[in-house]
Amino acid sequence: MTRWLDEDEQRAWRNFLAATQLVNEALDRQLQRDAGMPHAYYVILVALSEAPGRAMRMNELAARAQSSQSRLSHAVRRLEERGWVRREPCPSDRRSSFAVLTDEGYAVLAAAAPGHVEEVRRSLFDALTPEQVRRLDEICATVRNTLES
Amino acid sequence: MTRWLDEDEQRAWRNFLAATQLVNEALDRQLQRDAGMPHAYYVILVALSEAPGRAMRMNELAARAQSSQSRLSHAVRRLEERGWVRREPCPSDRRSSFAVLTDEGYAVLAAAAPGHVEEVRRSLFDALTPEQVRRLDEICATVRNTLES
DNA sequence: ATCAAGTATATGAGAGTTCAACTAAATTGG
DNA sequence: CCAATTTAGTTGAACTCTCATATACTTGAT
Repeated sequence: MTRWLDEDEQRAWRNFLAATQLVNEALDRQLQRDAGMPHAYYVILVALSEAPGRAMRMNELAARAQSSQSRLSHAVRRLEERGWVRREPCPSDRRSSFAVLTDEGYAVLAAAAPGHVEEVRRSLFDALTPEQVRRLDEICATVRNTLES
Repeated sequence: MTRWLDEDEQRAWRNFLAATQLVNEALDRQLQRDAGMPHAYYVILVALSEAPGRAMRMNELAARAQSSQSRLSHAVRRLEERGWVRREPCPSDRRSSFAVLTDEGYAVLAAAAPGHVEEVRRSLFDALTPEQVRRLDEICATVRNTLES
């Protein structure tokens, strides 16, 4: 017995899909155009920049950057080729390795950040009232908690 | 002068990214696992199934399915290979062509729909109150209007 | 000390997306 | 009525992601 979506749910669902896709595409386009990287790479660089020593173990980085391990591994290889990240062996666990943000990577991130924040505002926050932002946060936090457990 | 995100905005933004990505990944995984197609293809099939004659011109279909023309063109080629969609020339405009949902495509969609709806509920609606669904709809509609104009 | 199971990461193949051409047909404006 | 522009759609290359698999190391139990 399938519980189909009623009219309100249908509308909410389609608006949700459309809005989230539009935001994500806007982010990707802006970053690709102005910084030559997809949003997923930007998130990785941000996570590293916030970590002590600008370094994280791959599995922690994957969790922080919302990435599968495989995706992260491919991404870090490509970031390494660009000289924005380097890998270092982990002394305490030889299976593991660190990804470290290079100075060049940090500089690229710092250069990309203002345009990115601009785009985040343009595509999401500027359209919403503070009250709506608060509600959106609450809703997203709930969904996140549900799906992460 | 960059207007950086304040603490609340930062939190809302990261929850938004995490939640929307989790929902999208859940959708894609479920459909790939149970119906052998990505969510983008499902959306195309749904759009066609709702059109008169189960047919749409490519550019209308692209708009309806939130797809670029190039992406749609590639997707329809693959859907055609699977026998789920076929193309027909448009008599009134010879540049244009129709994509038509085949009976087999319709059957595949009908078979996939219940599991998909289940996943939509599981990953989004079940966690939210009706009030939150209303608010989410309102927020997404606003964002959508902003970004589509 | 050894072996099984689990963990951390890497890799290759296959699939989907993007971007920049490119073709072809329709429309517009002298 | 013709040239310029716009519109519809396709295509190939480059890129990213996913999935399954492989490798190397660690841990825990015997």
